[in-house]
Amino acid sequence: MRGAQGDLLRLIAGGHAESRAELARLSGLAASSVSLRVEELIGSGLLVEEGSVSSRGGRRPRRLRVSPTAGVLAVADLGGHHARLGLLDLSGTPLVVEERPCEIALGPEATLNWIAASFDDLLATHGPAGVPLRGIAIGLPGPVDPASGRVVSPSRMPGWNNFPVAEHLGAHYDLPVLVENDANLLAVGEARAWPGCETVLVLKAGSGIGCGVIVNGVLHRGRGAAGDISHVRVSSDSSVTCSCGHLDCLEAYASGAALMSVLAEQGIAVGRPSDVVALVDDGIPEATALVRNAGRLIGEVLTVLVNFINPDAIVVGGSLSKAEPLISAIRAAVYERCLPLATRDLEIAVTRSGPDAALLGAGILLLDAVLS
Amino acid sequence: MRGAQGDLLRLIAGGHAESRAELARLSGLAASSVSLRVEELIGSGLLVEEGSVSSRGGRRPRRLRVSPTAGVLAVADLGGHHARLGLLDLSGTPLVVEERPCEIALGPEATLNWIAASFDDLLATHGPAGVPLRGIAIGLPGPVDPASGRVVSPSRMPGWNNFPVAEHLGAHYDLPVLVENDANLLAVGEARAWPGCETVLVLKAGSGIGCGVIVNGVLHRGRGAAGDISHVRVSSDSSVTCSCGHLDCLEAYASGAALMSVLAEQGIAVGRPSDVVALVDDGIPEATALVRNAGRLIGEVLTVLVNFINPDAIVVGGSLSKAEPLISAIRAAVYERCLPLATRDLEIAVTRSGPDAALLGAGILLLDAVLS
DNA sequence: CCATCTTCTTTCGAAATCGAAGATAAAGCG
DNA sequence: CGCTTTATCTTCGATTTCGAAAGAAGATGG
Repeated sequence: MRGAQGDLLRLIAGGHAESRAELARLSGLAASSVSLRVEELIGSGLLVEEGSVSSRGGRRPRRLRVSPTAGVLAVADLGGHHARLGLLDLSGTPLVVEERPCEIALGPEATLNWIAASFDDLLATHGPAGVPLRGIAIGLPGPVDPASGRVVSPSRMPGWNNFPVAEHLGAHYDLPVLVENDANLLAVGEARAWPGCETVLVLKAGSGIGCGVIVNGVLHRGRGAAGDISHVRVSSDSSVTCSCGHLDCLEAYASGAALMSVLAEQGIAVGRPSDVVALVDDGIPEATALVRNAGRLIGEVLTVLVNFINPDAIVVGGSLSKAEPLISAIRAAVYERCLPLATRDLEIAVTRSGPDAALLGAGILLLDAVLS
Repeated sequence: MRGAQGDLLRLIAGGHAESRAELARLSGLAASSVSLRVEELIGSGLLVEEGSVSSRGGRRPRRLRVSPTAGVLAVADLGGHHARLGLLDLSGTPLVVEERPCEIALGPEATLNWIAASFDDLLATHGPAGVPLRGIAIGLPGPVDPASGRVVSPSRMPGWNNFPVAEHLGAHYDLPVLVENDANLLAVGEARAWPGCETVLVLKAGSGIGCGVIVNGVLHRGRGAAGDISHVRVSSDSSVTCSCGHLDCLEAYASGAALMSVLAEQGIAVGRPSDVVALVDDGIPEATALVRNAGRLIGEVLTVLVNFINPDAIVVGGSLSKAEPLISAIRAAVYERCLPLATRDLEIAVTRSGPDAALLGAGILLLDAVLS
């Protein structure tokens, strides 16, 4: 999908525009050119006209949508012990989403082959007949080199280091394959739910701590590890050695895994980070204190970043985000310590876009790859 | 200067391109279109052809430059007790640069009127005859709201809070006026000297601590305070209250002002941050220890930012940057603590572009305003 | 219900841009 | 030195894009 046509399709698919007039405003093209290109896109079956948008005082715009028969995207978000898999249409709307158990520690080949099989399964059962698969995207809980599509020195993915994930999947499908860090996908998906916010930090507080960074509306990847805050040193009375070899990393105190291990030491057995949230909801004081302390530590780290990057919003996602004391403690730390100029219009809130945000983000990024 | 012509002129003036072929590559326009536009720009006196660039194996490109008679830019960089003032041609090349004493504490009106008078003076003595003044840019040692051109809650500029700087200067000249934080100007100027580095942190270590952030080649302003690291809390045995009211801010330990006041307590009187550097060069152990400690503290803060934003380079400028122990201590802290992925190709170095970097940065930003 | 306003969309000649092919100029090499 | 290679720059017809104006469709308001 070359040039101007691809741009227009992206604007529609991405939800930024839904009429010719909006396309003209957003793309910078003349209205007449937009009309021409849209006719062609409709002619080639990629766009459809479907009803109309409500009027803004004049003639009602005709609603444009990506054709449901134009293609599907297969997306997955891998965690340590489970995976969310989904099919999206080219507008990023989920056709089906499933969560299945999946041990990432089984290594890249087994995991990726299982994913490919699961995609085939989903396509067979839920894929609309005759609609072609157009791309694959996968989110992984570790740093990904965006250029090569390889995982680079992940701390919680044994056997994956330097494995050519994109290449391996590309052998299954002759299609665009996108491999990205899970927090980055979450950030892209979540940012869509915060219109007007150009610079956003999206925290993923699950069994690990991840963070995706949107600067001026685009995902900032850096060298593949941008947004990593899990190994920032925090001040603490005691002293813990992190899996990375350094002392007192944030992750060693405030990640879901760290909370669970402290609770286990106190004789409270929990299996997953969401169990910690349940304990907090049940008013178990040990859990609440732990979570609040985690929030404080995270908040102190965010303090530095807020002064530094001046985000418009900090969005907290991941399974721990449902624990109210976590957010309050983060808010308290940031608002107490940051510059007034930086916090004046800063929103700190939990995820708006639900459990599928990362899959939606995968769709958004993948669409760019598919339509280029 | 509208549309495509402005883009081409910017590419030449900004030093990104110096031949038609390069313009075609960078602008995305067809070579033929570039030729046409360049002819027009030469015709209107804004560009000149001047010799040729060395060959890359084929026909030698003809070097294009911005005409020296197209206009001049007046730029200034204000410190606490002095100002650097300069005139640049539209390509950003300095025609004259002077440093003059100037007390910023005299307040905005007096200071700005003095600046305007100084510009008039420079123009009269060094401005080429018949070449029009095209724009004004000023760097100030405090946060600037980019939208309004006002200073916002500056900690070291008494009387300036919320003063409409751009507006006040605009009354003197009916020209584009640009007001920006001094560290941001330094960052823009310095980034030009680091080709290939898309994301750069530029630290200004003088009597205060400032930091400009270039993300993907563009200055990141945030809400006007982006890059502020001076009020990050550092871990310390003792406890110092910063002028901002919080405890243990980086600025209270590692800024030139802080170092000077500690030295004064030890009976070593110094007047300016560069005197501290002189003491270090003379091997005075108290000064060296202080500077090394400052570097360590700064480095620990940078640690967080390096993991977070994955810069390609950290450039240290400001008068303290000439103290070798400062850089070594910063390097040690960052390389010791950051993720290998983030430090693998990270350069940490002192400024390459000399004392006029901020003025050059002012020229670069101002050019965009003038040519749009 | 009709005139008027607003907004969206299309029409059509004018202008800008492209791209392929050719002209120009220099480097590399036998 | 002359041939080949490489890169820059120009010419010119084909294509795309623009912009103003008109047409279409609904909102607004007497």
